[in-house]
Amino acid sequence: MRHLLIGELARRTGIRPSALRYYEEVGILPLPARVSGRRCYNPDAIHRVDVLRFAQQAGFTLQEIKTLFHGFGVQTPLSARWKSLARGKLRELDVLANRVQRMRRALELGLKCGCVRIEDCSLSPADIPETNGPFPRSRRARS
Amino acid sequence: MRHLLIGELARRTGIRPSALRYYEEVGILPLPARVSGRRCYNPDAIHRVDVLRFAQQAGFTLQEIKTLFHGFGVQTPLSARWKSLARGKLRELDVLANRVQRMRRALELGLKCGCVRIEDCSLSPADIPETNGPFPRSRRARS
DNA sequence: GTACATATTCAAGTTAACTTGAGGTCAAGG
DNA sequence: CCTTGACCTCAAGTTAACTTGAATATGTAC
Repeated sequence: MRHLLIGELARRTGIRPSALRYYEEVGILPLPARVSGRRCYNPDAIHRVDVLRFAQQAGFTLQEIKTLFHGFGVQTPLSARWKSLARGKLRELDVLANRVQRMRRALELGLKCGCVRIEDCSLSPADIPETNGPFPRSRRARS
Repeated sequence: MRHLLIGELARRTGIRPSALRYYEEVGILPLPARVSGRRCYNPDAIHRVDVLRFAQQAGFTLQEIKTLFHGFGVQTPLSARWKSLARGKLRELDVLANRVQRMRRALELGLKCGCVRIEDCSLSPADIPETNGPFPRSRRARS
């Protein structure tokens, strides 16, 4: 199997053609060869898309992934770029995990304590985490 | 300090007036008293907004928060409806916590990968976590 | 009384990450 | 030759959670 058409790449990666075209449009995937107008992908493309999705699932935005793929200047190895971004993401994940725990406690408390109005809610301002910057958005899993 | 104008509430909570009006518009915050057209908030409003933001930081959508808040206000203390919702949210939080753990593992795995070019990346598709529903969305931190 | 900050409403714009739809091309199969 | 299916482009739509802007009103300070 020498080349893949977009449909084949979509099947192999689980990513819809429209999304693949979109990744190309925003400059994350390189322009593939064309044969009579159709995109003709090298098999490497599968791996590239896999890595892209991996990063996305780990909470990176497409902009971050773009930076990861070809930002930071040419000579910096991918691993260095990845590490810098990944460490930041790990910190963000810790913040999120913390929020989740706090919310759990609050909900459990709410189930127990029986406050009837929100004003009586036992959450104290001290329980409320600071706004610690953005968290990645992602679409629903494909239908 | 008896009442707060919207700007004061904004200052106290860190939430911009436009967002506060929005919350009111979608029915999360109750309509405050008006004095010559201006919103005149009870100091309780600060706590209400704090709780709202707390829930939001933990990954609740505004729609869910609306339901939760109205659950708090229902005549019957801790209505069955509220309990059911809260338990559902607890389960969702568990799922989210789980996902965060998987993302952590994925990131740590990625940190170990020493690839220089994407083509050399040793990440395999098996390392890629499954898509298990949406990731919590939140707006960028206010400018 | 005039300037100024702050308030009001309403409509339209923003962002991310795509999807959907209209309208058209192209090679292969019957 | 005609249909079918996969492909193409480009524009517009989707969703959540707001923001921004325009036009207008109001209370306070000087």
